[in-house]
Amino acid sequence: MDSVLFDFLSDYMTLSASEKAVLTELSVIRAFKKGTVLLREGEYTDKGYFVLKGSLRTYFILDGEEKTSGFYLELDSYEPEAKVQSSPSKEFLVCSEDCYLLIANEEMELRAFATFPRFETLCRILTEQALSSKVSEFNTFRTASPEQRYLNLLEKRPGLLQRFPQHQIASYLGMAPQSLSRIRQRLSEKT
Amino acid sequence: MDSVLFDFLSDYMTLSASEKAVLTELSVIRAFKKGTVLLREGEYTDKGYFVLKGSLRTYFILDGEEKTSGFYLELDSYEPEAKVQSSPSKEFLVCSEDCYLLIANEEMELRAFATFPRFETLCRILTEQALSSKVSEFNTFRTASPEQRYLNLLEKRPGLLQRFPQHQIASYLGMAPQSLSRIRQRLSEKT
DNA sequence: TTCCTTTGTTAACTTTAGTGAATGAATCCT
DNA sequence: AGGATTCATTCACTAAAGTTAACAAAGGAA
Repeated sequence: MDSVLFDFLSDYMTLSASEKAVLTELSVIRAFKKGTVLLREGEYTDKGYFVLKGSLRTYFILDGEEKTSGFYLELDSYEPEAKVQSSPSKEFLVCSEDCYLLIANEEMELRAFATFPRFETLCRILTEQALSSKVSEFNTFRTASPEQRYLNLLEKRPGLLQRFPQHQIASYLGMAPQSLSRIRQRLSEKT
Repeated sequence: MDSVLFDFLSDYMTLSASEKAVLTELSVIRAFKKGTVLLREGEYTDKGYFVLKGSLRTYFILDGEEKTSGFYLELDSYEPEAKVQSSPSKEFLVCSEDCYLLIANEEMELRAFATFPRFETLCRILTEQALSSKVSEFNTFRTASPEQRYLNLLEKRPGLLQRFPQHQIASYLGMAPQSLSRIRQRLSEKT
């Protein structure tokens, strides 16, 4: 399962055997069943996640409704706001499918950075890229109609619709499930 | 003008005199007039900006319309997607007011990191926090109505309405200027 | 000052999403 | 298998934003 991580990192840097050894020693890989709740609203955490296999979903409760805020698939990482800000979590994190996850906490990260300094540079760069992508994604979302948002999602993250129920997709797109259903009908009529 | 940066950084770490000297030596501070275009669509850049005084705005052109994608005020930093991804810029960056900006390019950053290693850790942490804030902001935006988005902006970034014309705010909120005007009227009638 | 551009408002009309309810299908849970 | 829940669709109705257009006020430039 380790090889998934190394394959991913090989796009960014070539790791020596000893560097791989550091990561293998420090990394914790665990399996979780679909439906497992990894983080609840109000809880604190110092753990970050990297998806090796399966998928995660985040959501929060607003006016009694579940609002899906994110989907995390293979090679995605999820750093809870609760970890970064040392604050109680505003959202839930759950396994949408059976998962293999790499889990790291603050202490493990610091030890990895200390014994393998290039790793901190890598994490900095990956985070910069993630921020830049998120800003770009936000810009696209802001300027699109609900219909266009659905089309963008189909284009940018195909497969999401195969792996998650439609009402969660609708929620993630900021619309009611009935609206997404209507949009899909409208699009299919246009042919 | 340097002191603005040091005051900002003092919230995160205590800098030694020699560390301050490194930053002072490497940092480039420049003044720009309101209206100056710092980056154009299609251009490449390796420069990042930190606002010491004044304000920046980013926008892109969609269907011939100017879409405002961001406002950057004092103590905000702006890393162009073009820099992070080494790709042609999708947006314009302009000075909305007379500015003092701290400018850094890749080479200066690497020299700062090399002579002042804690600085890279600081940048990593600031970027992690910025990403986490952006995700949270996006979640709020996604689940809010246009009216609520305006109220959120008033609450989270008061002052924006004083410093930027309303049609730019409307664009930033993903709505037509007429809609924002109508929303403001509706809200004032409710009193 | 005068002219022109930018900005903000208002109004009429159109389009689209939200809401609540009903229905059928699929899924899950013993 | 049976019953309950979840999920997706459809419909009628409501509310709100988009669109187009006209106009007035404010700000800049010559």
